[in-house]
Amino acid sequence: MPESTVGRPLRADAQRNRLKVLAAAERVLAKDGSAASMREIARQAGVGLATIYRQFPTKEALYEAVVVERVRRLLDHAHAAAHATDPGDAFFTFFTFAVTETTGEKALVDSLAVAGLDPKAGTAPMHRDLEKATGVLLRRAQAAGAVRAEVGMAEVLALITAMCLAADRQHWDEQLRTRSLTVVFDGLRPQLRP
Amino acid sequence: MPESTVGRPLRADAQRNRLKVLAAAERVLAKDGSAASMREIARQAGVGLATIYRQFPTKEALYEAVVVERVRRLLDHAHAAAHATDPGDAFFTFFTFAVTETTGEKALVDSLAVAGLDPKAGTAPMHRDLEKATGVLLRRAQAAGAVRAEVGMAEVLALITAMCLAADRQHWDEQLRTRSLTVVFDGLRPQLRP
DNA sequence: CTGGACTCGGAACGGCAGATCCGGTTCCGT
DNA sequence: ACGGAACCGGATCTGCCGTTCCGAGTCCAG
Repeated sequence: MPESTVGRPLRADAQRNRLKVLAAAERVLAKDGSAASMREIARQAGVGLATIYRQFPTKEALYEAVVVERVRRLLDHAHAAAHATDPGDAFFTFFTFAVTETTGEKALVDSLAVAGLDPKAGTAPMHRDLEKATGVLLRRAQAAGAVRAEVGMAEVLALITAMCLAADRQHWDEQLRTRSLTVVFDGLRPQLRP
Repeated sequence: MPESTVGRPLRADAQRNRLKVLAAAERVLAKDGSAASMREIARQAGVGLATIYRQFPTKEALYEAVVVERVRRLLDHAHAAAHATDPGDAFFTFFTFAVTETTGEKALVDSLAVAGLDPKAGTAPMHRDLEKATGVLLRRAQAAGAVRAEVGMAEVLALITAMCLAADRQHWDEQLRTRSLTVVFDGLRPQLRP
């Protein structure tokens, strides 16, 4: 007889519905960003409104839960890349991956864009982890001579965010993405010297 | 006795209020983007709601009027730059100018980002002019050897938009803007050859 | 199987935003 | 100066959204 609700396992149907809600929320938030409505999420999940609110106290909490999970997946790739063979490849591949994977996910891109701006956001720790992982990739690439020594973390994060924002907002196709990233990557690489 | 309202000059007070509304709308739209409310605009203009709706049939119409005027000012600078001395300078200066001038103007940046995506937007012709002007600057810079010949209009516009979006959303300071643009510009310039 | 705690779906509530309406006011040709 | 057309402000209508509430339904320990 638990005197507190913390840690108690969810009832089977509640657990099922929680997953349906998260899946629907990811779809809807991807399309509409934070303008998504709880009713639409409930409808797509085939669930009542109260069912959502039982698991997530507010719209923002649900929003955060979805984004944190999504950022975690990005983090996995960053960590995996850190073990890759060529440091230069690892860096540029992750940069490209970040842009490709976030395109079409409005809520995620927005979250990346405001990361570091809003200290009270629940996604802040997750974003700091992502920045740390990016930092590791950057320093390795610089040590290997694949990226200029004088570029800093701040510019790299700014450029990643910029590409993610534009790719999502303008629905870049693969060719435009490749060509735009090529320009940025050439700017990051050491210039050829006579 | 005018049988149509078209072309008739506005009454003096109406004209005054129109300017007050446009000025207030520019301020409010800059801060809140399309989420800005008509009430807030009316309040800041010191005017009633009906006064706005008499001149602009919908919120979108007001939004468009403000953005078109704002884009026109960008266009002026593009045309002025076209007459500048060094084609390379003209191009990179205008690129920088576009980013600097749009930062902090959410509605304007949003409009640039969706330009070319929404054919029914009233801002489309204005945006096409802006693209044409950018094209002139780009081709001159390429002819002068200041920008690689193989980069196309599409990437350049995509990169401008990307920088504008990120600079606005993340409140880039001057240093971050300079450093990020330096990377992009280096990517656009011909590589030094042995 | 069965009782009761837990969960469900959707109606209901309060608030906010775009757009409209209307009685009172201001401008301007005569 | 004056009269009516044009304009003004803000109350009002309509519709959407986040959140809460409640009667009905579902699960599971004993």
